[in-house]
Amino acid sequence: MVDESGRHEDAYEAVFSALAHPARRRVLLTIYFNGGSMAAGEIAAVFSHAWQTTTRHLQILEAAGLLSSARDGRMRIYHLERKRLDLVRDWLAHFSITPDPTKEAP
Amino acid sequence: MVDESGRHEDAYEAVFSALAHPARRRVLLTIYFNGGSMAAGEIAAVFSHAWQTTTRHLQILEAAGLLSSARDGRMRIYHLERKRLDLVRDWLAHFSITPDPTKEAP
DNA sequence: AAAATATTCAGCATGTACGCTGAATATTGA
DNA sequence: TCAATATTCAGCGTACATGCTGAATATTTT
Repeated sequence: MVDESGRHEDAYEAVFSALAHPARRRVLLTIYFNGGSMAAGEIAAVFSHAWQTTTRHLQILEAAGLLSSARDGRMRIYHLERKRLDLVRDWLAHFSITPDPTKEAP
Repeated sequence: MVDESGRHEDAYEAVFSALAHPARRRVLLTIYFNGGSMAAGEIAAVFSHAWQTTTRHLQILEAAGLLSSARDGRMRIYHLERKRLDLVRDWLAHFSITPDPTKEAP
């Protein structure tokens, strides 16, 4: 997928960038410990930010695939996409692959 | 472990922010697959950026604790701090803790 | 000491992130 | 339909990130 600027934004970049902000990490934990789903307003109530600011964080998390959402009446319910966090695990797993022994440090 | 500013919480932010940039993730992988250590110049040679730009990335990674460095003659050797990546694993582990069942989704 | 090598520092331009506020949209209930 | 509720959109200012170039520093070699 290519963003507006034409830059090739891969999934890793979207996910790691989304996780770089403390408020967004907290959003994910908040939803998780609430059972996996929460209305936007409930989430926003947790933060001292203006709710519009939290809206923006939710959009970034959804764009990264870490949340999905659905309207429910006049509320929007955000749902944690736990599987997406596996991307991070996958990246970390690279550091368990044995490096090329010909380049091993002496 | 406590970072230089004395705030433990910021370690997550430093690490996740450092990992948010593709070049910095690639630096870590490059060093890892080179045996865990590499001179700044060798690392810079991998990228099309100006080397001063890579220097900055190396500083950010070191500030996050993901790299350490030591002078060796006229070179600076950067060493991957694999243990620091455990911070990421630790954060992910939160999502394996069973949430409070009283708040379980119906 | 001078030159070559390896790396970092300083400063600049540009773009984006993140907070805010005010207005707009969508849905529900009286 | 009007008012209330829930959320999003649009625009703004500030700050920081990231690329660049040119100069500075430190070390080794000649």
